[in-house]
Amino acid sequence: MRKVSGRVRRGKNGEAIAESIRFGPLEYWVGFNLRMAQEHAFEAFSRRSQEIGESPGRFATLTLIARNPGISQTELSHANGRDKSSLTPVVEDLVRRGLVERKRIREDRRTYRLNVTPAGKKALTMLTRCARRHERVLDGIIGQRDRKRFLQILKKIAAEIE
Amino acid sequence: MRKVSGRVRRGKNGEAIAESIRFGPLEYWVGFNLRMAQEHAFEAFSRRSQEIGESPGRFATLTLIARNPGISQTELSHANGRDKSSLTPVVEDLVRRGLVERKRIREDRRTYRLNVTPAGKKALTMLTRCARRHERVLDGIIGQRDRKRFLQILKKIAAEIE
DNA sequence: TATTGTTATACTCTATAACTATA
DNA sequence: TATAGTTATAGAGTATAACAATA
Repeated sequence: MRKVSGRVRRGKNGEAIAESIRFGPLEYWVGFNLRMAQEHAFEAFSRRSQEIGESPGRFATLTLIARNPGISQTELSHANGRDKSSLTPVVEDLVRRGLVERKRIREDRRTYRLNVTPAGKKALTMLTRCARRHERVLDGIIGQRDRKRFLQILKKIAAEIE
Repeated sequence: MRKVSGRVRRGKNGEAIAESIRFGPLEYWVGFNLRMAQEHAFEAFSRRSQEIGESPGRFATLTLIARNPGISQTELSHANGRDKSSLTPVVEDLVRRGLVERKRIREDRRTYRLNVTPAGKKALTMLTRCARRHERVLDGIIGQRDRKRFLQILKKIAAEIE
């Protein structure tokens, strides 16, 4: 288990934060540190995916469509915990860029079926490569020994809180 | 160590998500699960603090000012990793509501010194109570045995990534 | 009546760049 | 020239409510 320094703090652009700043109880509260960890990790993944002209949000959306061919927009919005109205511009953008296609279905003409196009698959492949590099960095920080348990706890928090 | 079910997924409003939705690689990626955990935990804390008319962001800001009396706005913005311009409306709001006071200093009349007022201390006390309740819930989910290690890893991610 | 997806609208949080007043 | 803080502005991401088409 690698030693955690806990002394040098870094802002999101990597600049050192004056050591004299006291964080008080924020220091040892899970909620605050969960937020900091997520923000920094998200920022890092954002940078990576921007290099290939995508965003973390698009990645999750594309993956969900690819893994659930024919999923409807309402199902999709539930799957990533957003309101269906928030999804409209996202799907619109993916369709406009030719990464996703929408088909009306016969049985229920209110509903669309979403599918990833070949171009979408290509974009997803590149995004997945990005994500794998990102994961390798995270794995290096977490350590092989603790990774599984860490992941379990994250899932548990999302599933059980409130 | 409590068993992690990992089967039932819940959206942010606690509704069950159709088990048939496949999450593919998102399922076992730390980045995605970190985001989900943070979103759910943040949401829960938001609800708690809204009950007393505050927000998670105000909480961090107030704590930092209280723990670093006389801190400047620029130092404060570095401490929580935001641009100083993002802080202006936040500090303005805290001052307007009488929770924080600003004083020009003699040595450098460009700079303000920020301090928490008695009313601010009262608000902070209530917010801290909120946060403690929230932490207890998180502790219950994480388990006493893993808590320390989990916290170390979160700190390590924030400090070391990119 | 209920549901799918869209629209209109607004809110929160954030950043960049240009500005002011000081240094 | 450089720094502290403000302003103007914009963008991303989100939500609520009302709506049209369909069930």
